[in-house]
Amino acid sequence: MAGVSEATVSRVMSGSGLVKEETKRRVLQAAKRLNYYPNAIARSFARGRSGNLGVILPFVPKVHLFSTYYFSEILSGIGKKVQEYGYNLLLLFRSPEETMDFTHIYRTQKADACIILGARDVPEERRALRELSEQSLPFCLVNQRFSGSEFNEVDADHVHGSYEAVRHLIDRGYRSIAFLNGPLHYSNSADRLQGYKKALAEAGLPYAEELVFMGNYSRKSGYEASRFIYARRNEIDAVFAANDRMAIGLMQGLREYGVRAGEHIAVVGYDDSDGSKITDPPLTTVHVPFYEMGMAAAGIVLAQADGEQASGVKHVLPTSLVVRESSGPRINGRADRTAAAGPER
Amino acid sequence: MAGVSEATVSRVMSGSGLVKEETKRRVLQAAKRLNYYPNAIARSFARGRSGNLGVILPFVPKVHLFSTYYFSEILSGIGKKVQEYGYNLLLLFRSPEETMDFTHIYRTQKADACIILGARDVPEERRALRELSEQSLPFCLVNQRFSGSEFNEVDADHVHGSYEAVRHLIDRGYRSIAFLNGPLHYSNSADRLQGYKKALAEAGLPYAEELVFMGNYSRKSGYEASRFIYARRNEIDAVFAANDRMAIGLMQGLREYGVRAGEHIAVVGYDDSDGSKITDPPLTTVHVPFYEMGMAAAGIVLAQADGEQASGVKHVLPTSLVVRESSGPRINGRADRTAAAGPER
DNA sequence: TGAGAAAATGTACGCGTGTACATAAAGCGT
DNA sequence: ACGCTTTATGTACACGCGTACATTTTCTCA
Repeated sequence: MAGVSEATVSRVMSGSGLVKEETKRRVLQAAKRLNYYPNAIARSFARGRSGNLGVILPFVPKVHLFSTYYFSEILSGIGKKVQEYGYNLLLLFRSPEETMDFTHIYRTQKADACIILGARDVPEERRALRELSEQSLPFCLVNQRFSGSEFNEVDADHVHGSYEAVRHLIDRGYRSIAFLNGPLHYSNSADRLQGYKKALAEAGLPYAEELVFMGNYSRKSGYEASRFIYARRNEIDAVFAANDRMAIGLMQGLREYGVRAGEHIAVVGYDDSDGSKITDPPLTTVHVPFYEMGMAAAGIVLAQADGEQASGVKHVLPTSLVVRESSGPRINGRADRTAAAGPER
Repeated sequence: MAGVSEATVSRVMSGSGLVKEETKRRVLQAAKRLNYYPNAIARSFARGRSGNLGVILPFVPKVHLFSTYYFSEILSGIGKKVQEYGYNLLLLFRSPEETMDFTHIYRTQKADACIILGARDVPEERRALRELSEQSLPFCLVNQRFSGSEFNEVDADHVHGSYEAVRHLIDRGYRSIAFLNGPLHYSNSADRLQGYKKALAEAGLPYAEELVFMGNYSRKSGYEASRFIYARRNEIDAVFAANDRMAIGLMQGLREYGVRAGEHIAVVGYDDSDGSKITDPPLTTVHVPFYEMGMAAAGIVLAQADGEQASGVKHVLPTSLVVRESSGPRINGRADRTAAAGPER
């Protein structure tokens, strides 16, 4: 070496240990002249840590995953935090056939910590997660909770978000509020249902199962729901959809029947996605801090990977109602049934 | 070992070399019993390759990156291909202050190949890329070309896409077509301008610089452009926007002046993003196969990383016009100026 | 059945760090 | 100036795999 050592170089490059200021300078200078860069792989190898944060993405057939607003936002948040911590972000795609073996990722040491997106509360998934948990490998779930578990979880307050959304409709005078929900193996969906019921109960309105429709969070499923909702147009004066995409599909479907959201019927969505700002009318929705949730999850899990903290952290971030025009004007007393039915065809 | 060897295990696990079928079985069985997993880091170390494909993301201040439709789609395509090749996907975020040193990524061996998104044709970036190129490190640009370079590039035929879009407007009878473009350091923008000019020339229409407006591909910039376009409403009967986001912002802005796209003025966007399907009226736009572009780029670069192919590959994928309603009905002869002006305020 | 080729397995070492430990240098108090 | 503590540096080895080469086993064919 141009300098005078070997292990000292390591100390200089990794910033560990004590090194005299002058030696440090000499080493760095030599490194520059030799165009030397420490090899990241060898570093990982010696340290026994990859320096990667893995993000496990769900398998969603036929859908280009990142186009889903919430994944994109969460991932951006994770990316931000990962940079702060000096980790790298490894994207791990879950395949449909692949057995649900998360431990594999840690065993092979590809990632020191993981964030799991789009998890569902089904037995096999619970089992796989519990296995991870028992080996105290740092991981965190985002936007999904497993009741009774000790998993790290970052979620938003969807019960309150939904409550506010439905409450908003009630405040505007709507009395017969349908609910377009998603699959119940997402805690998300269960939470929204709970918020919906709570708002109804508080207002002394009956909960009617016929007014709860089931979609799958896709725009298409919202579009398809419009048929059933239109069929019950005499009983329904407002719809709360569990996400924006379904709300948008619903509005499009209803429009084809001549029913205009915000005018003949009130519609509220959920997520405050980009799409909600560009529909006509703009969608009243619930803002969810996905970006912040991603940051929080990454923060938790990276802190644990660095051995800074115990596990079982549960964060619930606040949501907030965003009132736009799809929820219509304030109306007095009972909603106008004639209007809700839309123009005659 | 439960079996009888050591290097043989390596041969079994890595699938290299000849191993008798029975031995293989014994080894795998022992591995299962011992709960053994080969260490990915050590493998990378020994092989001298990380097994990662790096995707370099541009720094976009104040924007949550993944929400941009085209990044998301490209990334999904890359993800697909990466799975096929058995690589991992490493996300690399470019910081604003950071010097444009791509070689660093290869030197440190974090990735065996890279895909660079959102590159711009500015001197420093060209220099950094040329440096990469000279060291024959496999990388590929997506949706951006550098004229006269030997870089791998995957792009879509934006000249033709724009040509078709403008041609469509001309075919519908519009004669005074404004163009809302983005920054010219994106080859994207230059291509669109070229296609725009070509279509005008072919129809014998004059190219007027006053009808070319400059945005930055954000919805906001489209919204802001509406002011200027409205000001020239007497000369303009149609607008071709260089992407959907600007087109959407523009439509929203015009709407506030009472000018409705597809009715008082024709609007065509570009990208065929999710948003284009949910606006009212739905946006006529140009479909770009971003997903396929991502796949193609990953294919090229991974093949090169595996030493299968020479560099300098240039792919141009086809685009296609998607006619919806924002480009209005077919009109005869000169567009109706009164209508284009919108209702009186 | 035996020689030679082909297949299967074992041996030994390197890959480039980090780090425990040993050692040398520097500082400090009397 | 001497012993002691503190700081700085050198030495040696491990980390877990891949692989070139040596060696053994199996197969082929006369």
